[in-house]
Amino acid sequence: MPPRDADATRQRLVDAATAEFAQYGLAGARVDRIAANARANKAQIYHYFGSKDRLFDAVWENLVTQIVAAAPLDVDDLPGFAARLSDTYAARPELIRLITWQRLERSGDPPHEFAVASIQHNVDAIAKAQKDKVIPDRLDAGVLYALIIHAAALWGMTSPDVLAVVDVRDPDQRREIVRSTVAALLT
Amino acid sequence: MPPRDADATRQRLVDAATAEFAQYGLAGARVDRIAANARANKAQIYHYFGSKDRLFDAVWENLVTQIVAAAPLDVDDLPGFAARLSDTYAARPELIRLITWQRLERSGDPPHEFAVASIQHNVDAIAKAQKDKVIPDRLDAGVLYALIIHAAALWGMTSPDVLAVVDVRDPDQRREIVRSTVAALLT
DNA sequence: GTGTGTCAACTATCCAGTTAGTTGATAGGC
DNA sequence: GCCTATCAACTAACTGGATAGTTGACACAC
Repeated sequence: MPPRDADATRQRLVDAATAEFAQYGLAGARVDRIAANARANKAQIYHYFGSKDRLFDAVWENLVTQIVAAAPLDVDDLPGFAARLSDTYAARPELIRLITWQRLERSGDPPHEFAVASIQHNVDAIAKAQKDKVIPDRLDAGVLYALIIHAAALWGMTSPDVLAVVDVRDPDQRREIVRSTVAALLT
Repeated sequence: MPPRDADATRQRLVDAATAEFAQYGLAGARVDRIAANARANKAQIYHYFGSKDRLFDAVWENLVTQIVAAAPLDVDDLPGFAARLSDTYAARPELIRLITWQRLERSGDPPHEFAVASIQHNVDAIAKAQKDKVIPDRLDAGVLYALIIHAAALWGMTSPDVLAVVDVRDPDQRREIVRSTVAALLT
């Protein structure tokens, strides 16, 4: 048994909660399962986080930070940016699931300040690149950004029924499709 | 009070369940609420459908049929097809929510036969149009179809945080973005 | 021994699913 | 036309198990 360490316990709880929420969502998640998988006790969850909802908040906070850090925008290579973001999603499928659960089960939440700031920053960077003629300005910068983000999430959001017919499994091929899609948007 | 009518009651239950599942998902939905909103009794749900899960099946069955019928593929105007599908989603936001819940909460389900057949049919039509040089064949037919479907769902799947920055609310503008995105894929 | 981290056991509530019984339509006998 | 048997549609009240959240006691570090 490792020695007592509040930070480590807290972290194990967040990790276990991330997995649980990604799989079952907020309503479907079970607090007992999270505690068990974190090798902790249910009372710890209430001690550290206060409620199931606030535990989800902590998971979400953690997630937003990670996603923003994972794929920094590169205005000189937007197809490459989309490809890298797509790779991140492919490597960690729980990211897209959590983003989706959050949208469905927390639709009333106010926008996440840090996320909005990061998005605004990226949109501004694209607008500037358009002004400098590095990128075509046919599309509004914000719309272009939304389309790029959306394209990067393609494989994580495509219906299994479509995948049953299309069946593109090779990660390189998937990445290439995302890249060339974004490239097509920039012509 | 309307006379007793099994079919009508069944339909009211499916309608109420559709709204409930769209809002709260499978785990979050409450059988009592569905019964109340359908002006029916909970026991009728179990009489007609057997379980909460099988009620969801009925809703899903109904939904698949509607979506397939709502926007028939037109290989001569794929941007228009995407725009029309996008309009359908805009007019009925519960469609995308249900599709999303289904993907998250029923990821283990076998592919829906009718949906797969419809997708296969559409992909075949695109492949044929490519062979006839009506559409460029740079992209595999299935991949192209997946991209078109994905583009049509853009506004229903874009994060509220992104929308807080981008803020494209006008339906005509939204439709036009979807249309031109698909057009760009076909160059 | 004092305070923080940990835990088993408890409680109150919620909720899917059941049951036993009622109501309303209808058809056949007279 | 009216009574009544039958069945399907419907309902209120109940049950048992699951589940979020609580409590009070114990253990280890200092």
